[in-house]
Amino acid sequence: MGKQLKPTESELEILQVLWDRQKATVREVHETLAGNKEVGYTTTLKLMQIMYEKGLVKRDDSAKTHIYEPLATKEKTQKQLVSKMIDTLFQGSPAQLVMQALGQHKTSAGELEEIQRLLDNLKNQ
Amino acid sequence: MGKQLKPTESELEILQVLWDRQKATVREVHETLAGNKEVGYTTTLKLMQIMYEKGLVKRDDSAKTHIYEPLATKEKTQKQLVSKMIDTLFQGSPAQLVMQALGQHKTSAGELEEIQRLLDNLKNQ
DNA sequence: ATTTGATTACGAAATTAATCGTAATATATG
DNA sequence: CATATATTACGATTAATTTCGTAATCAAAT
Repeated sequence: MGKQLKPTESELEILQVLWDRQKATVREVHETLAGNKEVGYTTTLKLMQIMYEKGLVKRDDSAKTHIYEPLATKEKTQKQLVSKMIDTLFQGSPAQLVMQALGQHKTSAGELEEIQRLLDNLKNQ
Repeated sequence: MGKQLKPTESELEILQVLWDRQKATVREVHETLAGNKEVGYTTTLKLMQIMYEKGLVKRDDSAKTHIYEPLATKEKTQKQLVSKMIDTLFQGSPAQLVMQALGQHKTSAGELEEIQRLLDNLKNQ
């Protein structure tokens, strides 16, 4: 299991779409991205080809129109980037990151409950 | 108050050192960085000059050896990067980031207590 | 004053990331 | 089959980041 390369900003945007849909063509990914920002079709295509070379996605190229799927999972990628952030920005303390995140963002009662349950679990160990 | 530019990876490493020390010379920052990785002195110098141009740091250049101080505060920078991460990687849900951070990292009982207190505050609002 | 050592300034090269134009290829339609 | 349409392949360009060599400048020591 070779260590996963860190996706770039643009690659992350593409992974988002693939995580949402499980599979998608370049066109589908592109349409989604183009909803948010100005970008050319071949740019998206090229990025997805690069991601394929890097092993971030796999693809079925048996038909003319290739179908892409994520290989980097959302969970692993989140873990990778959160860990890096904790190391480089929060002195290695996950708690500090948590405080920062909860401190400045609106969080619904339901979400607070969910966090509470997780917290209870962690405390009983 | 012009919006703060996002520091790059390398700039972040330098900010870390400045946040720790309040002030530092290029040499001091460089020695610290060189403890962790291979890097030339003029590389560090150049980066700090660029950071000065971007307004990430200020400096006292009244003496031959310039003294640098951070302008980007640790808190603002954390907030900026955490917000971005929540948006791009956690569907805008801080709670999801919190779960991820707490889920896979060791957290001391004391830290859990601190988070509990914050959580209690948030719940009573 | 001259030399030595350290620092800053400057510019350019090297690297990585992002963009897109054009050509080649395949599919579908008439 | 011929044409139109969509897709992929490829290469080049641009932009951003990182790196560092060399020269200029300054201060300290002799």
